Amino acid sequence: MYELKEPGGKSVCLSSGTAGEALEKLGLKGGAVAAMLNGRAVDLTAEIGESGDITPIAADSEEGLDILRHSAAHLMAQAVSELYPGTRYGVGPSIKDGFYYDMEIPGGITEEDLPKIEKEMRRLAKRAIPVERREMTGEEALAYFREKDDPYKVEIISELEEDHVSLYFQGDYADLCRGPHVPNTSWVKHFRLLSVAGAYWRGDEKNIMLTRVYGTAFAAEEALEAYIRRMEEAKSRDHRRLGRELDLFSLQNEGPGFPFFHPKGMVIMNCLVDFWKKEHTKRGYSEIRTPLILDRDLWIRSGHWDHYRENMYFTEIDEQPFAIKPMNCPGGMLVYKTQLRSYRDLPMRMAELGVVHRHERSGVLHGLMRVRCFTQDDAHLYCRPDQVKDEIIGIMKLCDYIYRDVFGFRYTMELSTRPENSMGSEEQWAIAENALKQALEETGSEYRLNAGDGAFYGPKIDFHLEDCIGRTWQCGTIQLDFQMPEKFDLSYVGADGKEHRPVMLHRTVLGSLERFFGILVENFAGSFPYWIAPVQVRILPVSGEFADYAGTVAAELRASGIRVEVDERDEKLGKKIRDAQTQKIPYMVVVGEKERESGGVAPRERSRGDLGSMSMKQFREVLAEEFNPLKS
RNA sequence: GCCGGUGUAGCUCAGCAGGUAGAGCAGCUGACUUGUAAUCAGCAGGUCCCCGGUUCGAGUCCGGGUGCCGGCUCCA
Repeated sequence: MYELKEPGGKSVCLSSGTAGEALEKLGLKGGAVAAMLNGRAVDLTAEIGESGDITPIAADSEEGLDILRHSAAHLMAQAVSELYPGTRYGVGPSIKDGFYYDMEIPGGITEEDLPKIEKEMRRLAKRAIPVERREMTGEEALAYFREKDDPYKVEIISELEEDHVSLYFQGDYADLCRGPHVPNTSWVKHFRLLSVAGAYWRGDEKNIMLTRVYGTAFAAEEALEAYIRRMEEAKSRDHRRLGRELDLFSLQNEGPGFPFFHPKGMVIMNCLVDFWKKEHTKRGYSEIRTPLILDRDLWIRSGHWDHYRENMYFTEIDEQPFAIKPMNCPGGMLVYKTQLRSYRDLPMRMAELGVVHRHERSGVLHGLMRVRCFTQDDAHLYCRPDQVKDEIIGIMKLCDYIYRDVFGFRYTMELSTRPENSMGSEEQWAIAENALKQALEETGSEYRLNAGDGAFYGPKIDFHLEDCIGRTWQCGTIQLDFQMPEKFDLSYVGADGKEHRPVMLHRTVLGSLERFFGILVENFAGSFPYWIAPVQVRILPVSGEFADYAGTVAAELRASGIRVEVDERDEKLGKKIRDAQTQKIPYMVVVGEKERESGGVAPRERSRGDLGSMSMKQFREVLAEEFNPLKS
């Protein structure tokens, strides 16, 4: 006899039966796609073989969706196997918001084939084909997939450590899978295939490229539709689209990956830079500027020639080889070396808004998020070993302040460790990685480990921000570097009068101004906070007759540094409001007969609407109350 | 770089049996003199991404290049 308890306290005794039957007896089966048995996710069809705790996994829970999507991936693979005989299967996991399957489909497919595959999936789903788990030895599984002529599955199985594996069978289709899965294909109802893309087998570009089909599935049709709608809406906040609509920047065929910033975009950029400079001054940073082009020998010395050449642009001056800088550190170090430094000077925080060029492969360019020329809000901190941790913590605090307090963004952190093609000794890397880890732990930060993803000269902590459809982009980074000071023979004179090697930190907060700008656009959907809005106030004269008064009001506001425009067009007020609204201008100021007589204004705020008539003085007070980190 | 898609007016798009291009918005001009999300009318606007080829004839078909979009790999 097995005794199964559910969290509510009810229990049931069974001599045999499945997890699904146990849940049914406990009155918990409704809406469950699988069960959690003693902390292990199992199929509803799994035989109960032990006593303990059981809870249902609801279809609309995070875990349930994961199972549902995984089952949807199998269903898709089954449909493809029916429609395209000879297809071989790579991997087909569930992912955030959906699933995919990588397949080698004879003849390939395009997005036009998706409806056909979806239709086949629905047909198979309707037949309620039982999904059956079978455990077998690795050998048996290998024999099965060899028979099926599926080299990818064979490769995966031969690398598994376990003696036993599980396969899930549905009709003629079977897949290697840990499970759990839904009991039969009819459980997968609310799904949609989304796109086709290429993906290298095992993510390695040396391998064959498989066809990846992306799709998503939900527990209910409404949830699926809501998701599709959300993705549609997200398109309207895409920074590339808003950049054009709000006339902030442009990307042109003549400069792939080299963005053009328009006057309105530059207002935002300049506000951002002003703010950045102020915050850095407060925190004891100084600022430098180093050349865009430097002798190639410098890059050979720094290690960039050996480790980063593929991403660099080169040029010649008087027949001598030069390189366009892809990073600011070597130039920064030359500045450090212009003087003898004392331990009293440390920590030394030298910032640079450095313009770097990197040759990014054509397929990776993406609006302002991934470009070939960008401005890093870089800084290099030179310190004594005992100062490292506090400096790291200081940078983390600065990031948190800017991301969260000033802009209200959510962010995640990652710790990246030693990559393959890197410089330096094991010990140095271990010390550096530990220092970063300690700083993360001391501040109680949550972070993800990204093994082998560090820079070639040191490990790093990265800060990631999200774009409008949930893709994340690295912005801030803190990199610990023992290599460059070595290569460049940096030193400082210690209290003991001897020469010592400083430790160097590379860091950015915004990352690339261009990328941060893109994130800014998407996060605010173009409705920028008042302090960085390209146009803060637009004056709307009710008719041409009030153009003079509108000009007076504009001049008065402009005199106190407010960015003002006047809509002098011969249009109706409704039209002017509509246009100012689509341009997402924070304040519209209506002026007509009443305002001219009283010398006042009738402001309208973009989200609150008409604020009523008021005096100029009152309006200035309204504006003065707007959040503005440039003022404090 | 790789896989798939795509490139027509400033923008969004139509033109999808090969017969020298069309709409809406924006722009310009005029009328209207406007009070809280689109006044009306007229005009102007295009090497149909580039280079080759097929054809009597190519925006349309074919080949190559290039930009862009979605992924993969890479990355701030």
